[in-house]
Amino acid sequence: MATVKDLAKATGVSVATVSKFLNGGNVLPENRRRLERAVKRTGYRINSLARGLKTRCSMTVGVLIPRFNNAFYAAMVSELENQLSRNGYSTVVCAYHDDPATEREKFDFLLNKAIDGLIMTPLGAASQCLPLLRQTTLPVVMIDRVCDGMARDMVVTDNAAAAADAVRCLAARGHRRIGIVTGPEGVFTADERLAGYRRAVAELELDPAPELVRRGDYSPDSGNRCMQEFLDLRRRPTAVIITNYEMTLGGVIALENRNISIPGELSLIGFDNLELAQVIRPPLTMVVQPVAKMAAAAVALLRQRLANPADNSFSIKKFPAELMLRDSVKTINMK
Amino acid sequence: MATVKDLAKATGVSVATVSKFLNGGNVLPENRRRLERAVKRTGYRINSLARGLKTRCSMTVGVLIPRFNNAFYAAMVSELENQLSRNGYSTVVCAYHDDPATEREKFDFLLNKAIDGLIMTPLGAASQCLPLLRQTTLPVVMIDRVCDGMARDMVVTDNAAAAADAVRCLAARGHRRIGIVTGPEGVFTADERLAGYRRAVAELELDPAPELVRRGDYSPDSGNRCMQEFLDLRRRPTAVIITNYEMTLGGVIALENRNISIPGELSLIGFDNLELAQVIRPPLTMVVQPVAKMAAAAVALLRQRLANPADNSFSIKKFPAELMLRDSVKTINMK
DNA sequence: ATGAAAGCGCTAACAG
DNA sequence: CTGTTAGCGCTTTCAT
Repeated sequence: MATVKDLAKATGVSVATVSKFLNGGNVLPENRRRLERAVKRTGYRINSLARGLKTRCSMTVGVLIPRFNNAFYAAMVSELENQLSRNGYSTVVCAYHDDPATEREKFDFLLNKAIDGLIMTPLGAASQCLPLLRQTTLPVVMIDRVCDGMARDMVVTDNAAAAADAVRCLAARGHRRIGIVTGPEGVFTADERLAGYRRAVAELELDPAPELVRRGDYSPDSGNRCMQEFLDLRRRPTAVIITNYEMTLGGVIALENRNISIPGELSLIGFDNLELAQVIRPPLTMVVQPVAKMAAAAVALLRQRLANPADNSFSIKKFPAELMLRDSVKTINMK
Repeated sequence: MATVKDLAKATGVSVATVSKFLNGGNVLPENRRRLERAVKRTGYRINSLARGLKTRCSMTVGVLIPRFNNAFYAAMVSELENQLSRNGYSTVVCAYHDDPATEREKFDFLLNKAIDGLIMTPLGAASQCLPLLRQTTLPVVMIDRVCDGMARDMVVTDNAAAAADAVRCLAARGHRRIGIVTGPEGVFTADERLAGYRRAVAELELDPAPELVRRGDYSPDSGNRCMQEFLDLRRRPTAVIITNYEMTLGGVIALENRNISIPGELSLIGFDNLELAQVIRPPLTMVVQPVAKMAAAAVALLRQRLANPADNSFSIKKFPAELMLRDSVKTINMK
């Protein structure tokens, strides 16, 4: 493996000049030519460890997420990696599979890994990495799920408003008995969405029956199960809101299997209008989170902090989700 | 940020002893105690850049895949990250979105990033990173898709056999007009699976009509479209094989929308029995690739090569896919 | 524009 | 078991 010294020797200039050349500084045309040739000939590649040691930055950012096999996080990582690599950063990823111990472990792992910053989706209330997080001076941006009172940059969807909007949309069309499938207790997004639902149900004086609230685990299977439970109720809801992509698809499959027509027999609002959801008939009314914008915002916040480490203020960036109205919602008789 | 020097100063031992302690060597119990305290007190974290510079290894491996928002690759990255982190390696990921230029760019990018090894799924025939790949001495393991004649370790499914098995399974149940939805031309897995299909069709003297072969792009939408094309044929196939997860689900949705019963009117064999596929009724007969085993094999091969760089032999590890027989395949009248 | 030299934080001889 | 020391490859003053 060739080094700057080798290049210096090969071209007759000093290592300082080589370094300058490597970093786009001005060198004599003659030297530039010779250096370019030498680089090509030797297959020289910069040693980013040495550079990082000297410059105290690795041009690498950590990304810590719940899991990869979830369409929303897959989309998010995809966007993050895109944005970051466009800015010259590489992305080192870890998943914690919704396990608090693993979350802490991976967090610690990343802290040892010479990353310039971290973009993470913390577990939520049950997080065990909070003390560590509080200690570290590493720039950290939380995305999608956040922890309160952390004095960190955060990027979130307005989850409560999103769920409330969905309820309002249904109520405006005559629905008074509206079910919701939300995520596990203690998970930030699940709690927020449920709170929004409850607030809207109370405000609009809709049916507040507790049987209308089901908790899944954000998997297709749980969406399927929760939907079946709704269908088995003596008095079915006339509409159901399902709060993530996987559970929405699971719910649709449950309806298909029982030959329940959408929206004929049941109106449906799903979350996250990702690939598969777009090919379902009838087209589903969806709460769409602006994944790409959120990722871009997270990267922007991180870069800003990297550029200005002295700034001890922080921002919370809250994006509205968009309600895409489509055929899976029907107006029913107002009684 | 504390360094070994600080620890040395704080505890009265030398940096060599600190280093030994940090790396699990034997030090006097007394010294160990004091060092542990000092580490805790200062929040010392090793500088992995400095360590890497010295040891010439970064404990980081690159992973280059087509995309994240694909269930198979999501599962693969998930497994890889698991396996790698279990072995102390962190994972830096890049996606190239099936674009040859991006593939090359990201490959080059990773080569500059002080990784100890690379696990990659190359594009296939159209790859532009082959010259670079040929040059580099970096340990590289190819997985899922491979490039021939590269003298590298490779981990693949026996794609041709998998497709041929699916054809045989259907033929044994009386089907003679079997459609296949495969991936884009030039993509390794697509070409292999199609070849296996063709071989089996020829061997068993089934209907070789070219209209029975459709090419999707591995997206749900394309699966939907191809399936509709099959349904619009004057003479429909009696059975269809769909060669990845996303297209399979897209195909199922097309059938639901046209109220075609599975397997009553059409037998179906899909690929990749991932989450969503498991909740569909009737349960789908599936070609299942052993993702976890493949990932484990890739990591094992990489570690082996890392442990023994002198070894200039290489292995190709080919896993059989398993055909999971379920209700979506029906026996029809032999005529 | 170039060069000499110091030093980033760590590990690994080597000597004791 | 411990300490001294050289040096990994690079960037960066500071002169020239």
